[in-house]
Amino acid sequence: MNCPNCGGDELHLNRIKMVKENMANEDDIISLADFYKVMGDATRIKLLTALENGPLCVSDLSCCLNMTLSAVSHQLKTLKLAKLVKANKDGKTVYYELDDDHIKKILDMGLEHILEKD
Amino acid sequence: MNCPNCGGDELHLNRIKMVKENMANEDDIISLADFYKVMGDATRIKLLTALENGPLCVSDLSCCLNMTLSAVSHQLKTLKLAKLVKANKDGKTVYYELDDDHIKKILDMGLEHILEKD
DNA sequence: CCTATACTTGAATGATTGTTCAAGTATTCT
DNA sequence: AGAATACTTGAACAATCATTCAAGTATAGG
Repeated sequence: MNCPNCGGDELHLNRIKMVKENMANEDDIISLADFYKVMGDATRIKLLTALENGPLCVSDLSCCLNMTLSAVSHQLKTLKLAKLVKANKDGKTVYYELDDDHIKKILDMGLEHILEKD
Repeated sequence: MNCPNCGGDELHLNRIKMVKENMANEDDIISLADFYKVMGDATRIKLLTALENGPLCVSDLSCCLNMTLSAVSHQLKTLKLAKLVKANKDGKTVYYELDDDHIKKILDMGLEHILEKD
């Protein structure tokens, strides 16, 4: 029996079969891709790194990033939905902070990687 | 002197100043965002995880992922440009593999994160 | 040289996404 | 109750992106 795609032999087929069997399930792959997708925007990276030093309110974030309140609020919503940040309301003011230490770690590792390459 | 954005006091202004000064430079932020952007697609995650076990040719990848050769080739190009995979030509066949162990580590850490949340 | 194989590439298309703008809610203060 | 502050939200628009389709290379074998 040969590979219907490239005509490879039995050993070759076993390799393909192994890869297919070991592949993570579709839902996990989509979750993982969605997680990285949220990290894959310069504005959101800026927001996350700004929050590395502790909580900030929306106005301060928009001030730090030189962006409109609306744009910042939209992106914070995206980050919150993806559980990268969490919000804390105090009167009229909403303070955002990183959801957990994991996020900081992942940010730092990514930065290490891109500085190492190139 | 008060914050022009939200009218905060001196201490508050210092905090904003600190965040602005500690912010990574624009180029690094864009590189980091671009790196995550490349990871932020289910097809590319599948390709990367398929390659975790070792090199595979384009036909085999398209077979493993049930995708057209063209679609796979386009995404491999994206991955190669971002230095997540590298190619190795042997006759007519091109074998792709992960660029380095770092990629596998980042993939695994991301998966760990999304499995932990939810 | 000619055919077949194993890709690669460019244009086209439909879908997704980031920002803006204008309006909305929630909370505080007088 | 009315005005001001601190956001949030929905629609709209331009830009980006993943896949397909129809070509185009590059290499091997007869």
